[in-house]
Amino acid sequence: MPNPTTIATVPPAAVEAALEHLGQNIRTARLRRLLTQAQLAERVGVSRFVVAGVEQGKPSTGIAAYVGALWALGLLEDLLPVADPSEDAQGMALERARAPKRARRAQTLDDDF
Amino acid sequence: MPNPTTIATVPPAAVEAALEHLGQNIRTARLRRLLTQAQLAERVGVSRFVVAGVEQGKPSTGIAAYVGALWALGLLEDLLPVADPSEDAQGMALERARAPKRARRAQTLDDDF
DNA sequence: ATCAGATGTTAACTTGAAGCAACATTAAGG
DNA sequence: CCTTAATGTTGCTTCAAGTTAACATCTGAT
Repeated sequence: MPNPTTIATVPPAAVEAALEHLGQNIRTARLRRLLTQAQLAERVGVSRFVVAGVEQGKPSTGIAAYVGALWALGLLEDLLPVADPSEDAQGMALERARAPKRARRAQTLDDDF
Repeated sequence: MPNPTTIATVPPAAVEAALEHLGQNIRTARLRRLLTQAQLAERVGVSRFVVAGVEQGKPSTGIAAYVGALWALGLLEDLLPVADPSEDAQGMALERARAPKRARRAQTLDDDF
């Protein structure tokens, strides 16, 4: 992360809150299963410090640690509905027109700003 | 990531699949909104290469990039139910007994393996 | 078909994430 | 209470994530 002040260092408050929430949920799930951070870390394949970071919602931690924790806790399926196209009401409304592989705008119609 | 072969480099197949799925969903949401990778990257506050990595489900990319993308797409709320304690059936079953702040096992009762 | 723009790919460089170790603190069990 | 394990904290080292830039390729609109 060469450049300072990226999203990982100073994320929007909403993102920060969401990450803290997620970390807290993972912590709760771990404690319910009577696992220590070290034990969960071993299952995930990282050091216990990474698990600690996950539970604190550290933004710069790789997503694999988060998803790996969910996996080790048997909660991986919770991830499937995230950004699910069939649940994206706003997106489906926009889709009425097209489903492109690349985002390209018509040049003659960009008078909306 | 000092040590090679961590979860970020060779994640379990299930984790890898979940990340690819998530990345694809994010890509679909972006295209529906007619945003380029560069435009989304600008909103998120990262380079377009990070967004490309997110859409490919790159495990080693920081979670802030993923969550930031969801945020920029108006899909942040999708993250709230993930690992939600009230939906964690397995966890709730285990919880019948206690809700500790630390995971500590009884020493005299560890005869279960 | 053509062309412009979006995306993929590569390379070099910089910074911080993750590993490790030692210590402090906290909390659960006896 | 008192012990002991779990978690938090700090400092150091190493290596890769992210940045930038240039180029290749593909795609969609005209």
